[in-house]
Amino acid sequence: MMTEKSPNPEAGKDTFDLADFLPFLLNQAAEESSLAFQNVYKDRYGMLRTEWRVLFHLGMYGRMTAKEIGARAMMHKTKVSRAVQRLAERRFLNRTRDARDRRSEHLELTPAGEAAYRDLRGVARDYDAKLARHFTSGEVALLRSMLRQLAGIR
Amino acid sequence: MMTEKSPNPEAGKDTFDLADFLPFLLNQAAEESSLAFQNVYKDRYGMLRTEWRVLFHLGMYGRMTAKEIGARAMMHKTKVSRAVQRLAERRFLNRTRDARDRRSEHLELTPAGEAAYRDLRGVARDYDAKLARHFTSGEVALLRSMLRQLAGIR
DNA sequence: TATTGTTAGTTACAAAATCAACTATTACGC
DNA sequence: GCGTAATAGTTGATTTTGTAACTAACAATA
Repeated sequence: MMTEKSPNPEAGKDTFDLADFLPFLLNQAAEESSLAFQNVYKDRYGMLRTEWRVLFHLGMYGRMTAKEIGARAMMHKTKVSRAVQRLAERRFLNRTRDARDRRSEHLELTPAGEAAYRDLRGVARDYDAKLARHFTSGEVALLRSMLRQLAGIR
Repeated sequence: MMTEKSPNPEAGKDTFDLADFLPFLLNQAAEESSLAFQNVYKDRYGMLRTEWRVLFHLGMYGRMTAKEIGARAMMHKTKVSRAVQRLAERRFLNRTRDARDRRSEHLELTPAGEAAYRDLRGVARDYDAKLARHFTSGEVALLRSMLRQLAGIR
């Protein structure tokens, strides 16, 4: 009996392994490493992933439009629109139409939204520190820089 | 006018930035860096993410059960079940019941499945190399190792 | 060998994401 | 100004996922 399956020898001298494939690995790491954080915003505020993202963008960078959030978070406008709707229903944010261009509206957190944001930001900070603790600070800095590059952020 | 928005000063000495938050960054990097690959398996074979994952597991590691795939890819059994169904409908894999334990079934690629796998593996290899080309080989090795750790893989 | 529990995999129903079509508003070209 | 194109955001139809309940088969044990 084999102790562990290894890549199919049929591949010949080719050493490509799915477990090393960056898109696969990135997805696994992303999913696993955000599970526990996901439970916090879900259990505490009934939020979805898109919703805490919008909340964080508004809390962190201040008043902005749905379009701006979409561009920054690389979220499709439909996703942003529905997340904003749900956050507005629960009074986490206010929407005000731009006077000069009445198509777009400015989004801003309510006090309740601010409170939720501050709470979750604290959780996120601790969570991030906990993840980073597995590595040296140089490693983490390199990781962040590489991820930013991979994401095409600036 | 501001040239670029920066984290809200209200945060005080706190320098936590959403754009550095690992779960966020990992998700962005994962999504963006797999977009082009996603288009290939989608356009060429009409496959979803779960489906190419199953295909790759079978192509790379050979005949195994749905449960094994789920464990390796950290996919819920429902997801695996449906991906297997679709792959079976399109004749990319065969399912045979285990004689000793008739609950489980062994999955195996058909010749068509093997062909699709080999094609996509080639695409994946090139794709991975293209991503890695932005960094030194030492950086990439460290990245993979860190991602594996973050994903909880071994 | 009944009883109870566990496991592999499927299915049903609800929640969410995707894609395209739509409304309302502004911008452009003439 | 008038017609056309472009933009911000919403809505609806379809697809995909997630959660939980389900079936079928095996295991343990009294």
